[in-house]
Amino acid sequence: MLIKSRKFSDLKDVFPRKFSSLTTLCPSSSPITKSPFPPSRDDVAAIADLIEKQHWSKLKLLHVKDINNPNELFHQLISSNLDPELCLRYYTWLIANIRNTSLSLELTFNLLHSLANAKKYSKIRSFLDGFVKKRSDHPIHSIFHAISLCDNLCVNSILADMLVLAYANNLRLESALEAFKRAGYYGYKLSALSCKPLMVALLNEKRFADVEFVYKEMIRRRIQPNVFTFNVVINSFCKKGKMEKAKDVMEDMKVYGTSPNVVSYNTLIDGYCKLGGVGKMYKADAVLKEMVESKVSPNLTTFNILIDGFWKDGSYSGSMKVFREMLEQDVKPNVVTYNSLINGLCSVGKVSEATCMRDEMVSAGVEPNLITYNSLINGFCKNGMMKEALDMFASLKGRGIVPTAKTYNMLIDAYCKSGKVEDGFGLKEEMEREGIVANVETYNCLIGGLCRNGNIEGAKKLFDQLSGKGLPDLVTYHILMDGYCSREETRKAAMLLKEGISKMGLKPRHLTYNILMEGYCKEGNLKGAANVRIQMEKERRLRMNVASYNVLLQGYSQKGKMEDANRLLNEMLEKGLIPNRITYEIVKAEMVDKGFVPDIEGHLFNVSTKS
DNA sequence: CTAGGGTTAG
Repeated sequence: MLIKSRKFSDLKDVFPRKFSSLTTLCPSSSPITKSPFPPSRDDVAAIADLIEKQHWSKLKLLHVKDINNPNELFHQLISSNLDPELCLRYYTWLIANIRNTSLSLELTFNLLHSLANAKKYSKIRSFLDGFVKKRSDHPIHSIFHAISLCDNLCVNSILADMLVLAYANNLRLESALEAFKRAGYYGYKLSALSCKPLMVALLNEKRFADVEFVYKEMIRRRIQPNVFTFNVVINSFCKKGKMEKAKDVMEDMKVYGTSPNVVSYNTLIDGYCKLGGVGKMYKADAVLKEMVESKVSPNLTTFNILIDGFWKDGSYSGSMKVFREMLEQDVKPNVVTYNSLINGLCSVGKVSEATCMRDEMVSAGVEPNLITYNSLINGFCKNGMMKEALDMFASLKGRGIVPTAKTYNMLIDAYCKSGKVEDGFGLKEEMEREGIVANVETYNCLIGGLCRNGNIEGAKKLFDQLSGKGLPDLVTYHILMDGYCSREETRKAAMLLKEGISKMGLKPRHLTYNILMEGYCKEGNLKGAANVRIQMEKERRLRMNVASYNVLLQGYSQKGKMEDANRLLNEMLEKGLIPNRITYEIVKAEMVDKGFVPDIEGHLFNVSTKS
């Protein structure tokens, strides 16, 4: 049916005479024209027959000896009545088995078109997945051109849709986005089914603006989003901290005939919990109320989000209240619930209560996991309970849980902070014996430990061993620079910035310069500090932040240069920078003069001229 | 499609 199009005479230069050797290859298969070219349909049919019977070796021989333009043959096959699925099989075989075969994009999409006409969608999906996995492929515009060669808008839309999906699934975001855009230019209608994975992939890369773009485009192109799509967009806004926009999307949902489900509400609640700032839990609570009013029941995740949220907000009572509430509602806590509670307790130093909570979870039949142990180990480490930390570490291993580099790093850091750097190195060797690779954090802990012990030479030696592995990161530099500065060797620290950081391709940040400024200030070299400031502003175009000002203020006030300090303070206020508690501690008198007063919690208020 | 631990420097 599909044939007609092509004149067989076209094949003349494609299949030279020896094509007739086909006869000898498959004598059994029915009449193959021995006559010279043009070859009849029967020739194509014979090949189709070979494909159908999967006589690959015969086909191989044919290809080696007789067929020098597979594109043309393939075109004939597709245009024949041959089942598109067989065409596909032949295609894959051809690519895999015949050297240097590359079929044109046009043919490739010709094949996909016929697969689409036959509704073999899953075949197309997996084909495109493989197509996209190969790095060296065609520019998107050529692909769309190939798609557009068929004028069935519906089929083309399906192909474009699946292409976007394939790119998104393979995390080729640039290509996915471009395909998404081009589909718009061509007027192909995509589906929410492929837009969602695209947005999820973008969100995972924190490309919030792109998620928003895709969402807006979906609306503009009238691609009906579903609850899942909406939820991804809500999540994207939440992760970016744009809560108002997230709420707008909740409203959009209603306009488009869907209503927010438990995930939508959970996402929004979590957004508020992670927002930071005062009153965020109040807002999270408001969403909870709204959710209940809309007859959406909170689930385990809702409670877990709130428990963790209250903890991070410093509200032990709020957290426990939610915990009790969930028990009352007969929602069974899971490992996540207990981990949040344990971690919360550990973070405020209530380590023994955390241990009790662990026992409670065990008796509730919930198995502690690596996260549980890491929280507890970290809690012990940070509270100077090395023995307990090591005991916990042993029981973790005893239960067959595999520690990670981070587990080791917490312990190593604790050793280093307590001056037992040697023990830290011992643990590092242990982790390596167990096949866990010491990472940059491991080394940073050790280097920091050596510096604190005054062994800067050892630190530098270890540092030098890293550069071969491309390991030192900005933090490593900061630690080592700090080490030099505390030995009043700020110049050496400055050398590290000058000769190391940029050569490693690292970008110095405020902290990098602040460390140097602080170093010079401590040495009483205010001029040096001022020069660092100039360097920072010039080379990196970093503007002084509150921390930078604090460093300089400290320097000036220690030297008794209160006039200069006052000048600096005015300068920072003029820039609209808000002094913090540290600022207040350094230049208290000057701050009081300017009307600043701390409240009970230490937050600063300006009681004089507040505009 | 939503929830938990994580680390060195601040």
